[in-house]
Amino acid sequence: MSKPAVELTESEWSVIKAVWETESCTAPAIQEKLFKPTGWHYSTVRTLMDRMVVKGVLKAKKEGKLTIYQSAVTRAQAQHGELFYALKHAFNGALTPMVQCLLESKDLNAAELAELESLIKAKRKSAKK
Amino acid sequence: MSKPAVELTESEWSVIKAVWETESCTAPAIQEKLFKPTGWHYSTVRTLMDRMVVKGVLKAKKEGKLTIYQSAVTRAQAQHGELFYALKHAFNGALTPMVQCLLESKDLNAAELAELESLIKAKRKSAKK
DNA sequence: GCGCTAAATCTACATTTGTAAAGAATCTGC
DNA sequence: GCAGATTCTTTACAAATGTAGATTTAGCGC
Repeated sequence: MSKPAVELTESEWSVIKAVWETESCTAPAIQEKLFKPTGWHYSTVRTLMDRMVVKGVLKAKKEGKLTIYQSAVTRAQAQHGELFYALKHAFNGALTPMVQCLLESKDLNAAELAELESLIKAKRKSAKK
Repeated sequence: MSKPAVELTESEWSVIKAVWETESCTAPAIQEKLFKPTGWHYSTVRTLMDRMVVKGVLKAKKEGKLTIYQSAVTRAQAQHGELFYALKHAFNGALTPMVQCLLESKDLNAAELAELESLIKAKRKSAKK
């Protein structure tokens, strides 16, 4: 049952993020949104989106002449896919080294560290039984 | 100065992990190592490795008729590349949501949670000037 | 020196990804 | 009903990736 892990390319990430923000949108709308950061033309965006429909990460329905797109995966699903891809390939599934890598590379301030700690505390509480 | 982030494909991950484990090795050695899990033939592995040399993630030197390969990036560098790719694309660089995703998806037991906590504690200590 | 074998080189080809132009269809306001 | 604007459709093409067969070469043991 576990839906087949979501895997997105860099370009697809750009597109799906724009879709999530607009949700139920047309390709021209997404193109316009992405033009500033990417410079992509309509056909580029459209091609990406249609391929994403085939992959099952977007849904499309026809409404008259317009094609309306929606995301078919949630942000959480996509995030999970990306993160667990890294966890699996780079860290062989081991959490501790991954967190270590995070702590070493990002220069976190006390407040951020405290926040992480409290996330874990909360989790312990809820896990407890 | 920041060396251009290391980015590896899934196949390349397989190869470089094998190289790290053998370090200073020939393509046939890597092929043999990978044959069990992947079924890849010599030319496949060889092609991958040569492309990785071009990309700068492996180094090759000729020794008589043999080509000896070595990694050109450390495991830590590659891990960092993969993890920060995910952090950047899936989480827009925000650490907290990433850690939340981790905590929610992996079913961690108390010991594991405690370990994460102590990692953070250690970090706080060392960060504290 | 010759054949065997391990390794290397060269070439190839399908698929996926990134990017888009050109042309066709449709709506919209006059 | 037509011009212009908008959107869609079709087609294309280069680079990257995944995979490997065929051929050549070099070294090793006799």
